[in-house]
Amino acid sequence: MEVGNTRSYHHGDLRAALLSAGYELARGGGADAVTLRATTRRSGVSPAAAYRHFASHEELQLAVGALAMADLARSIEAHQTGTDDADPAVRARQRLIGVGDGYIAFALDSPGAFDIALFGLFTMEDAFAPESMGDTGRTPYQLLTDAIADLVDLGLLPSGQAQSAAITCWSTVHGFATLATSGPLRRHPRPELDALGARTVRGLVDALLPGYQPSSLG
Amino acid sequence: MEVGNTRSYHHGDLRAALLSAGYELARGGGADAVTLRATTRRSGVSPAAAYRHFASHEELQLAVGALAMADLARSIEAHQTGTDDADPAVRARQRLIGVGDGYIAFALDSPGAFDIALFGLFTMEDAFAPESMGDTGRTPYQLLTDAIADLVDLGLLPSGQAQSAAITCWSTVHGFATLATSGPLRRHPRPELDALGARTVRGLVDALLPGYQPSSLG
DNA sequence: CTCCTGATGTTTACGTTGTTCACATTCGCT
DNA sequence: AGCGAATGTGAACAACGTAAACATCAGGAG
Repeated sequence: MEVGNTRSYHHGDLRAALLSAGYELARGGGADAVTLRATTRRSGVSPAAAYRHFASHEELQLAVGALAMADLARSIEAHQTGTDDADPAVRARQRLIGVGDGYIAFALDSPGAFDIALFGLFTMEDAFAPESMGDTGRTPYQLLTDAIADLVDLGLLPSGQAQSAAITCWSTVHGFATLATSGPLRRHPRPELDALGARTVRGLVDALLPGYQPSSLG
Repeated sequence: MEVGNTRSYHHGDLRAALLSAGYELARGGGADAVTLRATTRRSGVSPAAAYRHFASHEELQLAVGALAMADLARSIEAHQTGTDDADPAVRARQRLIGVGDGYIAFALDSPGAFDIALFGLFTMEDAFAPESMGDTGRTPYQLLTDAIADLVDLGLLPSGQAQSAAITCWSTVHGFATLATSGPLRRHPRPELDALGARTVRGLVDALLPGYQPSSLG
């Protein structure tokens, strides 16, 4: 089988082509732009062909969303680099901040991809899906829980608060990304959103780790 | 003109009927259920009739969303009652907590209405729309900024932090409601979500008002 | 090498959706 | 009383998701 042969009756690797085409469409117009017909059209194939690889339109969207989720993981990883401080507590704190910064930066940079990544909102199992792992082999949710686990190991956070801390962090960052991307803040200038996001993330982390490099929350 | 006369050629008050039918549909299946055809069908009218009252399908959905937003305001107001402590600082703090509790309770009680209330996500102008006001004549956003303004007046919060504090509060509560309603937490049992939400709200408020009745954040 | 089977893509069709346009009906003002 | 504006109808169109019957091709069995 010759991969990428578009001349033959059979495509070669239509599933990958549909995912790629769907991701391009999502970047442009979010999850709603990932229409089954538009995706097959862009892949040079008839609409019904998609049903050989995806059970429904929704499954195609979810698969494209998993790709976007992997890019979200990569954005977080990129914002976690350079945390080479000597103090492990500082490093752990910076890694948690990197999760928030990377999450918000991805939403602001690629609102369409962010939209489909959180489309339909995945279940708890999807939070560990291999397709959604970044370059370090971890999903965005795992990167968050890893950072919090480090804080617990260092004694900076009571272990009993790990789960609810993860939910609070995720809620705050996700809420901000939503408001800034498709909410009332969507018309605000980008630099202002960056500053607001950075302050929100740092305020949240300060609140989680009381007495540690406190800065104002707000 | 006889209002509510469904026998005659003209409906009487079709706009209100469409909004009511649309709201019922939204309660059942969120914004996606508020189809133009389903809404007109339920109102006993042809699809094109809707275009005499709404410029497009999206405008109908936004108008229904404004109704839902007013109910959200009423939920917040209900959670703010009973804040009759003698200490004005305690009252102000409880009013802010009421915003978060009412927001989350509405999302959990009426996920469909919550979905369309935040549908398409309205602009900053919509945050002050009269159609979205509750019984006290204030929109949900105004109830939030009112509570924060009270805290500033009492000297519990620096005035320079009012705007970003509002954004942080909204982000956290909205993010939690989203995750709990249509996100990975959607299958969690209701009492657990209530407890998580209450802890998230109180942790957030504690972080905003440091040193005031602190409880654990997480 | 041939043939057959299963995988994969096409064609056609159906029902649904939002939207428009020409037309019908009715309200309210002169 | 009658006319114009407001409001509802009907038919039509394009786009959508989906299904069924059919066509084509890859790869293994004989």
